[in-house]
Amino acid sequence: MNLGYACINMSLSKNLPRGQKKVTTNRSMIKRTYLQKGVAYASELSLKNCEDLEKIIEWNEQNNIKFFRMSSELFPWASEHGIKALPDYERIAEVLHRAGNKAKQYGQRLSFHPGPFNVLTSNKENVVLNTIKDLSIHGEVMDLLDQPRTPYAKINIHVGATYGDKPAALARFCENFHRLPESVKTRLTVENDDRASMYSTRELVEKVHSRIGIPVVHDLHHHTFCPGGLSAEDAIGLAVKTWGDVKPVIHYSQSRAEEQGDPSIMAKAHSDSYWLPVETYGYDVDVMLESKRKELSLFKMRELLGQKG
DNA sequence: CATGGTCAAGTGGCA
DNA sequence: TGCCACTTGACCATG
Repeated sequence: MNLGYACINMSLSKNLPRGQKKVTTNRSMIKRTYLQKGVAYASELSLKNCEDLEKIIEWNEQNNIKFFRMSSELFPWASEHGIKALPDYERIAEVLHRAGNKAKQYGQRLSFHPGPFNVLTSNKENVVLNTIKDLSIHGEVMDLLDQPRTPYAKINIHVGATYGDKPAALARFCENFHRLPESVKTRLTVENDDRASMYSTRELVEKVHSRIGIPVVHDLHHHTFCPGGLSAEDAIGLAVKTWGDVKPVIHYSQSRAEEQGDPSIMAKAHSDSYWLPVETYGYDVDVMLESKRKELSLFKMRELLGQKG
């Protein structure tokens, strides 16, 4: 079992000497700045983000971490101009090629989890078009990283919405799936939701995987809010079977409200760290840890599991 | 240099 | 109605 963490490395930016820039792949800008500075500045930020992604991959290797979720903010405003339009495209492609091949050489799994604005269920054509655009960029970056076109390099999203009519929403999801480019279709996965009214792992397996064949990511924390009538063990069992030859991924987090002893915090909010080891019921899976303290809580989880670093 | 208000996109739940 | 929470805090103007 490989443990992974998401998007941000705290260690590389901690206790920096004066003047030294922090290592981050989330450089962004507000709309006003984008309108003022345009593609040139977007390119500058994108290149720096990609260079820092390579640094994080190196750091992960030094710390024996084999699973990392990349930020969806690597390319700020890319949905407006595309990646190929960036003045630094050649250099960016070079950096990503090198970074991705290092990840492969180190046996590191890379993934994406595009944001909640990606709604393939929408009945608004414009929302679907924006979703296709955003997902396509994720697929393009995976290609530039030389990652396999399989769910090993997964691009994971939620079904997104019900609009009070799940069958119709799921039908639109499956139809719109076929409008995605191969770079996305071959890597796309769906994750269970954290609200009872939304989609459980069981529904995703029965209504999405069965129709379009994409694997289901089972989030253990979400499952407690939307169990779909299944135990955690049974739900994992169902999800794991959707992955074929590829090692399945599950998500794990704990409740922030419980961690902080503050019932006013929404139960579904993620904790800073962990106090319970993840239960995988004997399945051979990779576990994406979703906690605020990132790789620091990954180390905590290693202790809880008795794993060696 | 530190701080705090503000920030592209969609949806649903809660005060 | 408006905020929060999702994938992840970071940007930017002001003092």
